Amino acid sequence: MNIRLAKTSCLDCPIRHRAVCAECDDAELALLETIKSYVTVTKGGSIAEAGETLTHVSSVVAGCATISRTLADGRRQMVGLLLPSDFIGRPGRASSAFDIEAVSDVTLCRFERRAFEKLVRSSPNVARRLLTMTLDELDVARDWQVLLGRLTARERVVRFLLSLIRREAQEDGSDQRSGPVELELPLSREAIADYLGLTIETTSRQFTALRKDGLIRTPTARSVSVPDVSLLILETMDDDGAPIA
Amino acid sequence: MNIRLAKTSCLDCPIRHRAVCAECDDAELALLETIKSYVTVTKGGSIAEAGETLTHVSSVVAGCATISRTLADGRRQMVGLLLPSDFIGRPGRASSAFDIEAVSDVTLCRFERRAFEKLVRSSPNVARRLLTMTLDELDVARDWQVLLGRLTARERVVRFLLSLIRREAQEDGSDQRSGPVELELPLSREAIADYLGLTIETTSRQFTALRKDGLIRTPTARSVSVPDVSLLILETMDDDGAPIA
DNA sequence: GTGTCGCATTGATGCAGGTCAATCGGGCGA
DNA sequence: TCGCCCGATTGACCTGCATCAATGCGACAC
Repeated sequence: MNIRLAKTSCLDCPIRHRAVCAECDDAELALLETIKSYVTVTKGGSIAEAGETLTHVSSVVAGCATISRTLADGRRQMVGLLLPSDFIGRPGRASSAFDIEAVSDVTLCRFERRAFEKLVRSSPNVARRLLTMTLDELDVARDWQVLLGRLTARERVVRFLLSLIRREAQEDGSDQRSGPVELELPLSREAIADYLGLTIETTSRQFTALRKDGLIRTPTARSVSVPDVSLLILETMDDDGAPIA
Repeated sequence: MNIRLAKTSCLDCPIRHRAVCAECDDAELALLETIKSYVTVTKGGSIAEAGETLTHVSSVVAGCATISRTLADGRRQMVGLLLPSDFIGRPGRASSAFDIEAVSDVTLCRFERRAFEKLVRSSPNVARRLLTMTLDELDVARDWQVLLGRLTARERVVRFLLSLIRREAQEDGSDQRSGPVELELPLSREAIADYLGLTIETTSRQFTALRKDGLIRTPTARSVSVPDVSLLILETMDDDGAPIA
């Protein structure tokens, strides 16, 4: 499940300017180089289990992972989606309260936890970046709470698609507010259902409904083609054209 | 709505050891004293509105406030509950994405945002504490996501009550895992419904059902008496006695 | 090609919780 | 003391999503 990779210089790292190390100066980066190691977790593998003690913290370099909790009776809720540059683990806490799983092959840039905690204490640039990232995650979690607490199944699916489009757009730097988009879904229907607090069946029916309404096409189960993003955005508005949220 | 109060020394502050200043040394505390001011927001008043620019950050010294979003059509979801020692606002961000409202008279210990941001940069003890608190908030938000996405109405109400009991217990330092407890609810039925992603009616019916099942008594609408907390905790277990989450 | 395995879709039906509406009841001002 | 107001409760009914079950369909082995 875990494959060790050769070291790569931080300077060549694809997430250099978005990850926890984004604000590091050369000296800090040099320090990071000495304690980092790369690991790949293959699709379906576990990155962390709820309650388990973690020896490392890490950044996602490539791939996609999920943060979720499974209840004793099998009910499951996803609470976080990890994409490249996202951080896993926390200084000052040895275990995660949630399961973290690779949904594709995931490459991690790992740091031994103790060493990283020491670094956070000595390096304000890392500490500050970590705070900013955590605050952003908190905003995401709270938006997600609104979705889970108050939106209908159709609204949830539309928002899910829009959030993927937005995340993709900010990676290319393009501003996707209208026009056509092609999407590769990083998640299965089941994982999307866990994300949205719905069942697989309801999720699937909503995809079908959006297709029948001409808002999306589904060339394959794992890809979505949106002829006009602005029509999707319209779905998130009320009849007066005011954004629902 | 806003009432200015006389200054109180940080040393006499009731939240001195739990708030963002918990890890400050004497020098940092002295610095905080110079930039702080107390403000009271009366019950029902707004502390911040979504999108609005915030000139101050603050700690809740006394009272109770909520973080929530109201959709264009009136649907409303609470995403945070603020009690004494909780922090409002964020360094590096001028506005909140949510509404913050006083649900009782709330006393705030305020800092001008710019000055506080400077302090965070110069004082690692404040920065570290803020990170810890934010990570804790993130855990709370994610637990809340599970509640909103997957729990039944009854389970949600039970968890709400247990979370209040737990929070109260850790204030007195008592360990409330069994035996009787008296609770004052900080929220109206409507606010509880917004907290739980339910309607007022469903929330009320669940209180009634729990009362009929002998799990709680309701001397007044705003108070709950729990004859045996362990019975409530049992409700969060499956039939094998394993915790649901 | 054909079997099969794992996801996804579709259909039929049930029910938890929402909606709409009436009633209750405690607090408070006149 | 009375009447009013507002939050809470209760009742009747409805509906959106879950559940249970069958079918479809692409990938992959042989």
